[in-house]
Amino acid sequence: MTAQPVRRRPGRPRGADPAVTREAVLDAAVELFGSRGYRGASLAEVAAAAGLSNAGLLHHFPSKEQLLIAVLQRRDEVDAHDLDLGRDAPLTIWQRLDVMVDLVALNAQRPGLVRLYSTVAGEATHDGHPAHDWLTGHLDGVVDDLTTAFEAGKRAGLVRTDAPSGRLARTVVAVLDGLQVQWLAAGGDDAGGARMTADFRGHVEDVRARWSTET
Amino acid sequence: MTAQPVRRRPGRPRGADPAVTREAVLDAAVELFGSRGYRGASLAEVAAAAGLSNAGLLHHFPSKEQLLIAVLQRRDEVDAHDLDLGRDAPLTIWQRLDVMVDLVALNAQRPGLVRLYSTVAGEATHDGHPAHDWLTGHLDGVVDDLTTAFEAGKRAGLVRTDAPSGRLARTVVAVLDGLQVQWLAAGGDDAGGARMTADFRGHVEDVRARWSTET
DNA sequence: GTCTATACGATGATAGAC
DNA sequence: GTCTATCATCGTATAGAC
Repeated sequence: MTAQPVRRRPGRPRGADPAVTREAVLDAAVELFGSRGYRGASLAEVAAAAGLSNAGLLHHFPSKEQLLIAVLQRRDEVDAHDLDLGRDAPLTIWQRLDVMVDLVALNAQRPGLVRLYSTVAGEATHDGHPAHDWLTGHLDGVVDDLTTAFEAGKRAGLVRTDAPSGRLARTVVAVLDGLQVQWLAAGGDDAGGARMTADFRGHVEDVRARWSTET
Repeated sequence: MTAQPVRRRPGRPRGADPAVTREAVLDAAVELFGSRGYRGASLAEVAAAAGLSNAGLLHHFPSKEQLLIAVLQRRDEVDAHDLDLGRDAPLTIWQRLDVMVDLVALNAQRPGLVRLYSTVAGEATHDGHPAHDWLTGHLDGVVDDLTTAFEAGKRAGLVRTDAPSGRLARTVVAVLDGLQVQWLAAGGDDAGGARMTADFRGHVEDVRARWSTET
């Protein structure tokens, strides 16, 4: 290759606002890690999609691994926001499950974020994966919250006392994750998203029909 | 996992049985694709684990992609064998679900095969992945079979006529896949395997309790 | 049937100019 | 803060000897 004199525009081509650039990188990373997985998407692709160079990206995130962590943390924030966690009055178990149904409906409109989760979850089941700790923490957190809510439901007289709280919690999470994989494999389109939402709602209704103390 | 490291000297080795070598490669590939995913495991690692060189492996499988296909087909064969498919008398839906419970119990003792499935499933949700067609075919096949079995159960008077066959089939598959991911993320050990099996059995019992015509 | 040697591209990350 | 240029490494796959 011929050595050309360095031709370069002085100053800062972009907005140069760190926060803005960071967000652009995170958006691109969600999209690409989502569609190709962490291993399948290259740093260069993410950088190009975010509108900067390979080295430019690494100025904001010291390594690809750190970028993945940031992306996953951001996903948690999005979920937490959508789930309206942190409200003062704790929801009953049935309200909480209804909120999860709403979350599924929301996810059906953003396959990128769902792909990110499902793809990374598949990779991260292995112990050495950079997102392994995040995955276990995420799963344990959701399952524990639901289990606690089922138990609280028993004390509140909403749930049959013989309900297997842990098993029901783990199964609800499994249904959610499993249906997402089926939806994505089938193309992740709107029609499939509607069916996924209906299926999840159906499962929640079945759980309620069997384990609620209500009629 | 190689039972014995084949002592290999340069030059023409003693009579090598193609079928035996092929099996060794497939065993190694299941283990490595399972623990690191298709993208995460290199051809060289598989070759080394199988006791031959990079080029030696490619003599049996023309490309890494072809190797993945062969591995997945073999997984299907193992499953088909374990499920005793192809028997003359078709099983009722409840028998079929009981067989699936047995399959989960079996899977709990071979985390390698389960990792292979879960990891590849995560990757292969994307359209361009070499195993994408296999994944959709696999999911559609299992779901269709179960849906058909539920419908047959209705005609046989075993299942309530208002049961949502498709939704129940998709949910059962989702529970299976989702619980496997949770199990693997938690380490894939025996204790977790037992819980996974019990959870899946519990779900099957719930389905039966709600949608069976029996008591 | 398996080997050694190697081609050749892509990858994640660094150095230093501006 | 972003770039260009470069690096060392590792990826799959091929060629040809034995």
